[in-house]
Amino acid sequence: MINITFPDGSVRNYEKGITPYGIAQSISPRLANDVIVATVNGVIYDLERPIQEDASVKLHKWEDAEAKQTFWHSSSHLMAAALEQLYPGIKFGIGPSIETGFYYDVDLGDRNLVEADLKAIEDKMLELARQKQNFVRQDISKEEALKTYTEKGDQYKCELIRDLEDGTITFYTNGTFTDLCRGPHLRDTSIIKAVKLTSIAGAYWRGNEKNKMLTRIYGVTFPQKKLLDEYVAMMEEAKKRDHRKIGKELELFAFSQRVGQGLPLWLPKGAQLRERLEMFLKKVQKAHGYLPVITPHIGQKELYVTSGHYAKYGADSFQPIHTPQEGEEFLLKPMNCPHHCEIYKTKPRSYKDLPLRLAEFGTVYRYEQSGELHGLTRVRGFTQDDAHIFCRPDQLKEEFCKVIDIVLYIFKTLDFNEFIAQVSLRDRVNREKYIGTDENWEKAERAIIEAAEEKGLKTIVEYGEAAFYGPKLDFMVRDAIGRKWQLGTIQVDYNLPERFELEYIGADDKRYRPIMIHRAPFGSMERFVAVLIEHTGGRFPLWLTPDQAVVLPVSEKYNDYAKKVCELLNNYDIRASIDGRNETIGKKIRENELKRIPYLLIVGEKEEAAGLVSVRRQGEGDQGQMTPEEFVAKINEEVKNLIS
RNA sequence: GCCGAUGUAGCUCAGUUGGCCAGAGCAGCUGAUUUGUAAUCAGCUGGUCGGGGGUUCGAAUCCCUCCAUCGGCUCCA
Repeated sequence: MINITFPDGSVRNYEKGITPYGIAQSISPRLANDVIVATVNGVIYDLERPIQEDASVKLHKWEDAEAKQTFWHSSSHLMAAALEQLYPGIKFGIGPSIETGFYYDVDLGDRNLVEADLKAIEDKMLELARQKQNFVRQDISKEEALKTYTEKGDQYKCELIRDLEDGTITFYTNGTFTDLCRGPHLRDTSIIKAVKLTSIAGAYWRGNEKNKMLTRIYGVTFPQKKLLDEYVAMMEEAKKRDHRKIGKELELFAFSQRVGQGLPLWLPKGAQLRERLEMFLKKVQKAHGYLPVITPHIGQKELYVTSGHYAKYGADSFQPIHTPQEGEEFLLKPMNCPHHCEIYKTKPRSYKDLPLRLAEFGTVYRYEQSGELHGLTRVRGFTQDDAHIFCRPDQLKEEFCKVIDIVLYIFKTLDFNEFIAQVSLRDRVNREKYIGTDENWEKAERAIIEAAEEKGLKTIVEYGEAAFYGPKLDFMVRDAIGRKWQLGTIQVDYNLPERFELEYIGADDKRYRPIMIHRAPFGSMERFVAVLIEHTGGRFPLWLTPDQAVVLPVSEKYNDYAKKVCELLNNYDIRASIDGRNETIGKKIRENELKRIPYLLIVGEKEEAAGLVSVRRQGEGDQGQMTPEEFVAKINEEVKNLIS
């Protein structure tokens, strides 16, 4: 007999070799029906995998992430089984579960797969699922495994197996399909009730550009049709918040083929929004001791040779601008730091001058690959809310902590609650792409980790995500459909001070090298505004929105009164305008609601007679009447509460 | 850059297998209406069907090519 401990602390006795499914059955048939996978002593187990010793066990139902991952992983095997039947002889790469759903990379040989083919694959998957195929686990020797796939002619699986250690290799079989797989899997396919293959894409084998591009098929499955319908509806709702769509509707920004791809044009409303964001940050930065600077959009090639950027990115950048004067080469600036280093060097610096914090909304140009461009989140010309802090080693951690404070304050004010703080470190193995000494890297990495800890930030650590000159703390936020984008970033840099030979004179009259912190709380104005649009659905906070209120006369007869009201509001710095068009009040309300203007002020005969306005809150309807002065007080109060 | 898809009026979209002068709604303009909390009515204007080339008696529709956009991959100073 063995003891099984449950999450609530209770213990039950079972025969040695009991399976998680057996345990679930012993509790209730209903549970046995719902359970998908189990955690046994911290390891995820198939339901039919025997337990040989005392263990703590947690049974996972659909609601648990572990269950979903297993469900989707099994679904990718189910899809592979369907593909093998529909397209005999195809070869398989990898087919994992992902955050939502799964994919499988396949080599179709000469065949071509188009979206119209997906329906047939879905149908085949459902057909196979209904056959209630069991997932059977089988331990297999490396030799045997290689033999199987060599006979099958699947070089991808052979390559995977070669990297595995003998004795750890398992196959899983469902129906006629067998796959190299660590598991775990579902008991059988019958609980996969709803299938949606979402897209086809190319993906390089093992993520390497130099390898062959395989066909990746993405899908998602559910244990109930209802859940799939909900998922589809949710995605459709999310797409309505796409910043590219709202940006067009609200006339915030546009692109022009003639100007060039990835080069956004900020329209008047968008420019107002952006300026207000900049003013907000400038105020915060001023309070934190930042000094504004302004630098040109181009710099001599020599500047970037000194910084090391030319060697690293020169070939993949916008190419140098040549002048009539022979031999002169200028680059569009891809970052502001070299310019700021030169500002540092304009005079000798004392240890008493540090930290020196130079801030600039600096517009930079980067030649991003055409396929990577995406609305405002990935562009070729953008403005960083950049600053560089030059400090002494003993000031590093404190300065880093202060920057974290700024980022958190901004996120809090704009209601970005669900961000991910990521510590981006060097790749653990591959280190030739980084510049700088090991010692400095270690110091910098330690400083970041300590500062994040000190600020109580919950961080995740990613290796290989550091910049080539130093480690970073990145703040990521998701867009409407769940893609992660890096917004704020704080980076420690020992390298540029070295390259630019930056110095300060210490108390002992000796020369020392300052440390540099790069930081951008928004990341870039473009990306930040994009994510802000998706988070708010275009309903910007009252203090930030380009138009706070619009006065709607019931008919043209009341345009004069509307004008009086509007002027009064403007005198109190309320951003209001009049919609005095000869349209019905119903239409004007509808259109201004769609423009997401927070307050609609309706004025007609009654309001004019009593000197009032009827207040309608966007999305919430009629709020009753008040005097214009009372409305001003209401707005001011609301704004005060939002940016306190 | 790579794989796949898409591109018709300012916007959202029709346009079957190639066949009169390419359509609708919204927007815009003109006029009527002077309106009470999410679309008043009528008339008019507007398109090199992404660009270029080809096949054909005939191309928005078929082929080639370039451009842009979308979903991924890779990349992201």
